[in-house]
Amino acid sequence: MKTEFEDRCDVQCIHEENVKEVRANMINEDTARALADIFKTLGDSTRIKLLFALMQKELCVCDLAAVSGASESAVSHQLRILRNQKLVKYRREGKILYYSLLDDHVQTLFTQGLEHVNE
Amino acid sequence: MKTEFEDRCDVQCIHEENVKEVRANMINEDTARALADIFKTLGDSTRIKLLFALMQKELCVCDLAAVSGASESAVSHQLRILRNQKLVKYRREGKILYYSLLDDHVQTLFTQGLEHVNE
DNA sequence: TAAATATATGAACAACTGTTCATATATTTA
DNA sequence: TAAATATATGAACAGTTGTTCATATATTTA
Repeated sequence: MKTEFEDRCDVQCIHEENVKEVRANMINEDTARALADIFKTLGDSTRIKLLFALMQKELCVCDLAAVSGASESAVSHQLRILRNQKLVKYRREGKILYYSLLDDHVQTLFTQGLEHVNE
Repeated sequence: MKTEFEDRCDVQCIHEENVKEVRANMINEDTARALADIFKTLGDSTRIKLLFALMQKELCVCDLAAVSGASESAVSHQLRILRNQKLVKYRREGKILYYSLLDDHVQTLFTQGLEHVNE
């Protein structure tokens, strides 16, 4: 039951100037997604704990499981996500993999995040 | 088929000193969850776009839908999440609600996040 | 006060996420 | 080289999330 005016914009509350202006400086789709992906990665309490622990010193998977309270398998899965997001790196020493933070962005983000939490 | 030593810790790779030390300075469960919740809130590209738009100026729901490309209903749902996390506030003017950022933590977090993205 | 407008909200549903369990891989040790 | 150890990975499953669609609410206008 299509009407003749189907394609007419039915929104009336738009402030055209504002929309035009904001649109011109809008974040692009890919950047928005990339930014969302980082935050998504930080948006899990297990991963928060792993990163927080690694802020103190490098740790092996076993140690990370012990301090975070998660199973070694769960930790391993989460470490892969952190690796993919370039948040952690590791070095091997025999059978043991020692994980550490890849850079200090995490620390800065945590500090800012905590500032919001404790507003 | 329970063994007599079932409760014995079967993990052998733990570095006790490290674990003890890191545990002593560990983030607590509630804080970890609260921190994860903020990041989780920032971990969606629609919400990223909404916040990014609001970094420029206050906007009504219609405008936010226009600049973000999401439906008004979707925007409204997302704004509720942002409100609950105390990231945005609004003022009413007649039928129209104007949303704006509640404080500047978002801007700082975005800047840091983007720095990581463009590492 | 009825209609129109701007926004909010609940239900439903598909897509995604985190954990567990079983198994695989890599390294060392016996 | 076989067994043990440390970690990784895939499948499965429950829980969560974001959107849509229908409907409700609040405000203004006729």
